[in-house]
Amino acid sequence: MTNIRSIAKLAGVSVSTVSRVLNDHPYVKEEKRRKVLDAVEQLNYIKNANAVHLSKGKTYSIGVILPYLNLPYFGEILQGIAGEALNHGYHLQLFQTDYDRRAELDAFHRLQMKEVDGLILTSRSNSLDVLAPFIGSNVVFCENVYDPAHKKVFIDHYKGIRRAVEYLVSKGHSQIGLCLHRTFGTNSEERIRGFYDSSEAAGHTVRDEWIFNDCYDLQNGRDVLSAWEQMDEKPSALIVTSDQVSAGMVAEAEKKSIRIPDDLAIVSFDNHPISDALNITSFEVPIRNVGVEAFKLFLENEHPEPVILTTKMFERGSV
Amino acid sequence: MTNIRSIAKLAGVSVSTVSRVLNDHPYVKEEKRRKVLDAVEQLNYIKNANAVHLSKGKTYSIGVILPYLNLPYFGEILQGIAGEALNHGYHLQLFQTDYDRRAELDAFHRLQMKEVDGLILTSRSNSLDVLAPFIGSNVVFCENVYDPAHKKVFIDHYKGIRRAVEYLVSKGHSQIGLCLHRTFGTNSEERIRGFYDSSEAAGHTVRDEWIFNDCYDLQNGRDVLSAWEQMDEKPSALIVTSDQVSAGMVAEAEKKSIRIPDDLAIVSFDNHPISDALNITSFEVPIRNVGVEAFKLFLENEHPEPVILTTKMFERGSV
DNA sequence: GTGAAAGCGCTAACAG
DNA sequence: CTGTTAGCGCTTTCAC
Repeated sequence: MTNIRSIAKLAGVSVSTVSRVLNDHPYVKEEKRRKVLDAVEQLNYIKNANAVHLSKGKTYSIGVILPYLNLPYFGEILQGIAGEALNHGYHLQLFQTDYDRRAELDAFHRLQMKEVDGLILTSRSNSLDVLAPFIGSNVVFCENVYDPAHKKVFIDHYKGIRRAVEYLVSKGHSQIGLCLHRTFGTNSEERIRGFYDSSEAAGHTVRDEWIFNDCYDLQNGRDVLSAWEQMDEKPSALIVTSDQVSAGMVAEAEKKSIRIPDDLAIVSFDNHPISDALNITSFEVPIRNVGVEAFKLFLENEHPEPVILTTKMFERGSV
Repeated sequence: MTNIRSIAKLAGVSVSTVSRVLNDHPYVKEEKRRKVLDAVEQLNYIKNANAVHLSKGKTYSIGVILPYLNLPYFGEILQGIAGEALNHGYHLQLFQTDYDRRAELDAFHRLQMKEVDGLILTSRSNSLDVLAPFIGSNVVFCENVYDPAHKKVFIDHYKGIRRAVEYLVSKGHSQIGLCLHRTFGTNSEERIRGFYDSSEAAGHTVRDEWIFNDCYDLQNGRDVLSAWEQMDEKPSALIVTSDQVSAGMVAEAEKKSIRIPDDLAIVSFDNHPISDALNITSFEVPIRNVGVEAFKLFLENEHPEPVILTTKMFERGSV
């Protein structure tokens, strides 16, 4: 175990001088600095990060809570966080939850144990009441939590869905369905609210059986299309909150010779490359930026203003 | 700062007794155990992970090195690692490299600093010579590195490509191209070797201009298809090492009214849901298992046998 | 400029 | 069963 003490001895200085050299502190005579660096070289010394963490009470690492790792959505947000974290010398610790509340709580426990300096919740499973005792300025939400003291960055899903509905209405649709990840969680609730409000504004009544949920991936999209096909009264258009799901629908429609958009129009969200490839009209959702902003918020200590990002439609052939 | 000492005082016992209770060690009188737990409760005590890490010389966390986070391939492998790690009480630390050698070396530096207990390389940028000094039994490769001392788990890409070629040959193709992620790296080299060997076995000569690389995502696939279209002499079939890329090709073909498989046959790899959705013949590549096995290898200390996983074809309509 | 020494908070060997 | 004590390795105040 070659530690700071052994190099101090070899260099003929005190441990504090070694520490100063190692951390680029000023006020060290060039001569001693050299001796220290030589000793470091000679003994092949490597700093022990855990000792530093303990001593400083910081780890320069941040935890990211997410349900799944194999969905593009979370890949993108992670990419955003990772890039920004790297720029600031931080590392990422991953807490995959599978939407399991206990796994999520475990992450907060790690935060309390100072294993990470902060936490970014890309998606949440526990109620805010449950989490409340653990939330401080080192926790960032990717949703519009109400407490103004909480740091948050989110997409304006309400407006996004409203615009999607309005667009479909402008194209003559009056029978519109919705396809969601889930029905709970702030982001989903905002989408649903947007859907109801804009439907009402257009004079439509929302049909509950036209709201599909648990839609995450391609296969889910294919299943929804099959379900749609079986319906007696079908919506003429579907708003789908994920390109993966839309892609599954389009692919399945192709197989079943269902015409998009003639038989069924689709407005999607994400604007991932696949929507362009499959000619699906999609709202760009800057999730990568959500990641970037989330990390910035974590660092920010002056005025944690909520960051609100907006969606933007890319018109293609699915409507 | 409520620490082990303060709860020892409040409970009227020694710090070691507290430590024993906290770590479920045997031989603690029930009465003292209660007192300790009461004190813990009362003072709202939470263990400091960094102190534990320092004291034990372990962090129970493992680093994962990967180039990108927003590709399904790495999402899947991560998912595999994460699940297995969780089962064993380990955490994941992410080292995203963008294929930057220095970022990769930084991860090894962290290993030396004991910030993580081990490292899994899902993809590698530096030469093995450069990494050699840092490789021990706590490093796992996801490729067939030659050194028998290294822990490794990998897909038999050589055989996979050979079978893909043989399948195409059996379908009457003699003009076969290849579409790769990159040309360097063990996995890619194995694929290329398989391609050359099986082409030779079939009596074909390989045309260099029919080998495309830098193909990672949908857009790359679309570009390749456009390039293919422009060629004077076109291959009649393409082996594509990623479903994402194949999907891009199929989508672009649809737009250009190029018929798959009549104008161009495609054999893909991954067997992700998208290949099923788009009716693409694809070899299942068990990357998720690569992640699972990688973590198991990390834990394994007796006989680190290399783990070799194989691909399996799912015949669909793209050939 | 530099060193001594007091932490940071926990673990574990050892003695009883 | 339980307490004492010596680490784990680094940072940082304070005094010279």
